[in-house]
Amino acid sequence: MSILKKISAKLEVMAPADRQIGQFIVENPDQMLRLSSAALAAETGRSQSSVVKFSQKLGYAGYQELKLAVSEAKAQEWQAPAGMIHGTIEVDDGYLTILQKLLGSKLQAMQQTIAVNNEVDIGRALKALHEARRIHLAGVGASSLVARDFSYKLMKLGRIVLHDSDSHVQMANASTLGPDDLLFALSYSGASIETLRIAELASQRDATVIAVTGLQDNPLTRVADIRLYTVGDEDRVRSSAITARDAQLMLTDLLFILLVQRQPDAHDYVHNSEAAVSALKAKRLS
Amino acid sequence: MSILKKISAKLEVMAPADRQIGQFIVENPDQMLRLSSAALAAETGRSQSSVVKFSQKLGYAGYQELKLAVSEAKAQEWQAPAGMIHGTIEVDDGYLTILQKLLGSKLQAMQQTIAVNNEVDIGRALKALHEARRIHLAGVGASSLVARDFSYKLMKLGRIVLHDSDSHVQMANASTLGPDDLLFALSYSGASIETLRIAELASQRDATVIAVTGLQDNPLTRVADIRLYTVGDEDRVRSSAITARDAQLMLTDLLFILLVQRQPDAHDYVHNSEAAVSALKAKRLS
DNA sequence: TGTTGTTTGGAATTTTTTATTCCAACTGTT
DNA sequence: AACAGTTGGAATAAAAAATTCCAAACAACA
Repeated sequence: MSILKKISAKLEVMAPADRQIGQFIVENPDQMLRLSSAALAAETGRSQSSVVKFSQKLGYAGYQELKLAVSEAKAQEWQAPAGMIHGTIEVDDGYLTILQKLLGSKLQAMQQTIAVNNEVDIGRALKALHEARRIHLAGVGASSLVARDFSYKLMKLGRIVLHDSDSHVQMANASTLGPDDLLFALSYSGASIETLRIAELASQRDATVIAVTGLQDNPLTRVADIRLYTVGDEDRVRSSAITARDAQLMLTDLLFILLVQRQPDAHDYVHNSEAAVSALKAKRLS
Repeated sequence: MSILKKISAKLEVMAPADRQIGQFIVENPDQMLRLSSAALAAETGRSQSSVVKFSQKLGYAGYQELKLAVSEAKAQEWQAPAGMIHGTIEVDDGYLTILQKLLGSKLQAMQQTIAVNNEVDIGRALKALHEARRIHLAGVGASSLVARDFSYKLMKLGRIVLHDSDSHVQMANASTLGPDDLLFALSYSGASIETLRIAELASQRDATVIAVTGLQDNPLTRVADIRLYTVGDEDRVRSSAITARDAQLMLTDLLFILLVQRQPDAHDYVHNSEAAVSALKAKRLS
């Protein structure tokens, strides 16, 4: 436990002088780090020796050591935001609590998504993406945005990629798929009827189908050749599918990075792509 | 830049004594934190005064301040855990290393984005989003996807929102903005000419302008009434702007959640919206 | 090769900060 | 009231940090 929390917890059972000093430190740890023991004493209206004794009662050799501990605790606090409060965001949560919960939920979604996909399946997906003649991305709603993001990245690698936000167009495109082609279907529920139909069509036409869905049993996985999973918040109404999207992005980003790795000339492609966009900006600005 | 890196960089152009002291600090920052100036002098075979002077040459008031800076730097470093693991992904990294680096980069981008935006500015943005008659979202390329994601969410809250991925359409729409309207402009570089022009137009027409850009000085912030910042990886070619996008999403997600909080009937809106989509699915499936 | 100005870095000193000691005041107990 | 045990500040000792001062090393130049 962080020293700041430890102090907070003990605050009530402390003697008046210690409580006052402790309270100041808990409330203004940043300031405390810049104060000498005498200055801190003045700030709290106590004596310098009391400050030193306070430090020693907490188990440190002296004030300096306490400072070091506080500094470390402040760092730590950021790192694993306060117990990484996951849990639903409530109406009366303060700003900081919301921040922590949001970050915690996102992190958890990403970590769990990593955890549920084993390296073997990722590898198979990678191989399929790498060898496909043409890659078609399917997804509606929020999943469509992830699909588009992924398509931009794949294009940067020089791959032939297709995605349209209109599911009818997606369907029309899917009808042109062949055995050497790949359908990458994204749906958190795995039950979006448009995406499902497109996947079925692609499967009939012998294209390889990769499905990225949530863990629950769903029709889309049954059509797929390769199954990848995303883990998001259950309470999708409240979180408004934020974590589901983050999980999907985590997975597609991971696939992209791994693809870059196994494609020797990837860096050139990406670089050229960025350069082209930059050139566009420069030209227009002049 | 972290003080440790700053020292490393200057190491060659330093005088012998300073170099020796600097080197020790860079190599053993942990140990240095527990050493007094005299002890550090002994450790490096130099004089105590040289240690103090070294600190001052770096711009600190004295050794104590340098210590504090080093402690902070170490904290920062540790935030992207131990070599974490942030750092560029290399060609010969293993699967696990890549996972860690990717997750680390994402986490860091989100944390830093939280850190650079103070609650006051967020509050102002929130108020503007809350009171605006109409909200227009501007952004091209990857930022357009974030804008669209945000627009979907705002729509769920019953707000009047406009976004089109075509920048010409965005411009046309912006020309209809008035004093009660809001332009929310996203651009990581802050220099995308299309987004900039749209923001200028909106500003001329007296609409409130919120700019979400990277930290570097850029033209877009100069047009904006409210400035929010995102922190992403510097090496955008390699990471392919993954973290920049994550940072933008972190910010928009946060704004969304906070909006939900201050809008009493938000939950109903969101619920109805989700229900409508579900109904659509169910009907089609039957 | 001397002269001069500058930089470097340590010894000595002063100042500040930290840690310890000691004692008075208070608290609760018998 | 007497006692033991806390509590907390004043005074002091010890340690650490910062400044001053000066000598050696170095560089530029006549």
